[in-house]
Amino acid sequence: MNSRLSLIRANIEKLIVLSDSEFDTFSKYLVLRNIPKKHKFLSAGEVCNYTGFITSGCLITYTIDENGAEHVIQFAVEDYWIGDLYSFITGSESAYNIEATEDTTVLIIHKNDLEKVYEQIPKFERFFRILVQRSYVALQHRITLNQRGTAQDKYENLLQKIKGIELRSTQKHIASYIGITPESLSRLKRKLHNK
Amino acid sequence: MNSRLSLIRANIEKLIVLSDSEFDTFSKYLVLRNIPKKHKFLSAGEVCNYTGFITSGCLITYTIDENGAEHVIQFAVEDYWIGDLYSFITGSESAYNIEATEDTTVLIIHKNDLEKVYEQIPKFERFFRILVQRSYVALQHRITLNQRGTAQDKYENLLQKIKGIELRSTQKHIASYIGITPESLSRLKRKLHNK
DNA sequence: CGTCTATTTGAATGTACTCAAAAGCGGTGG
DNA sequence: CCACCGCTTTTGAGTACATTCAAATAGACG
Repeated sequence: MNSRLSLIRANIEKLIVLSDSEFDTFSKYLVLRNIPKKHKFLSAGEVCNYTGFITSGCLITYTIDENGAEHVIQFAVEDYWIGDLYSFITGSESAYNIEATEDTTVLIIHKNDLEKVYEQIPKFERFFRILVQRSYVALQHRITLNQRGTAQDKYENLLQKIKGIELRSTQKHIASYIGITPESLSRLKRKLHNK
Repeated sequence: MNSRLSLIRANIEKLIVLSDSEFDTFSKYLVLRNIPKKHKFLSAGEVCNYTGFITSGCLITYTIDENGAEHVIQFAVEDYWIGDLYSFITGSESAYNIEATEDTTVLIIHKNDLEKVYEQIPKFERFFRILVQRSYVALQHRITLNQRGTAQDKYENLLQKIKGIELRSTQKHIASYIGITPESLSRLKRKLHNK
């Protein structure tokens, strides 16, 4: 547990400075949750009343469309924050599933508890505000990339962002994320390998 | 001016309820700005210290990539809020240009003044928070659509979202928005017309 | 070991791209 | 007001990239 706490503390201290006692106050609200491979952290239809910080493992966020096809929206590994922001903020049911692609451990904090943290340590407001902005900007960048980049661009971009993700998730999920079929990704990989 | 004010009031009152005096307090901070066709509301490199509400006209948000190519991120017409949220919140230089595709009028409110509004009428915090969330969710939806939808899907989706946009913007911009070449869009339109 | 799923490979098809050229349209200056 | 210029849109031809459908192979898991 100690190494998990130092991981999350280091993550937070990239943006705000914390005293030991402030961090203790915060960390008392954290709950450890294990998600075995192929199990869900969040299911579509549930309300996401918590935010999570991944201390180990890998999660994918995906939706299922009207034809039953999965669309992977995001990959997240250790040192990432995870959840459905919209559901979290509005209290509405989530449209997303968040599922482990390998055994994963997450530190979660419930919405009520986060409110208490805000009251006790206002600079956490700043931390989470910046977190939200960053996800917004990340989305904007992704839209720009998706607009004109080739499948190869998107694949290389993903590998660069999350090193080793090819080994931690299935090809099917990665193909879905970059918006091509698994067959095309298979061919793309062969092409890259032959260079 | 009166019709502009009733437009913005109606827009705000979709989310929060305002008394006349509250609305007056708010509206005193609004500044009217005219943007002639092809002129910019915001240029890349500037800090976006204001948020705007379009009362008439049409604006596009776009970036210019390292090869000099334009990428249209968003269309906005009357009754839309516009700006670069990231630049607005962080005070950093914007990466985006926002330009009028026809003569446009915008009511803007400066960041400082918005802070004053928050102090005087706290429920405006709620209004702008929801606005931000909605743009976030809109982006997520667009990513999902872009992932697997064909160019035709994306085109029809845009037309449905902003009726008549084909007549108010160039084909080049629309093609850029949906991520295809102007030539391809020309062919797509012919195909749709022949049905 | 057997079953189920993921991945690879092939062949034919489709969609969008590039490059090139013609036609259309809008704004400017004479 | 018209002629011209520049930019947008259309159209054509050939090409590249990704898709679909089908089948074979490889891997994971009980």
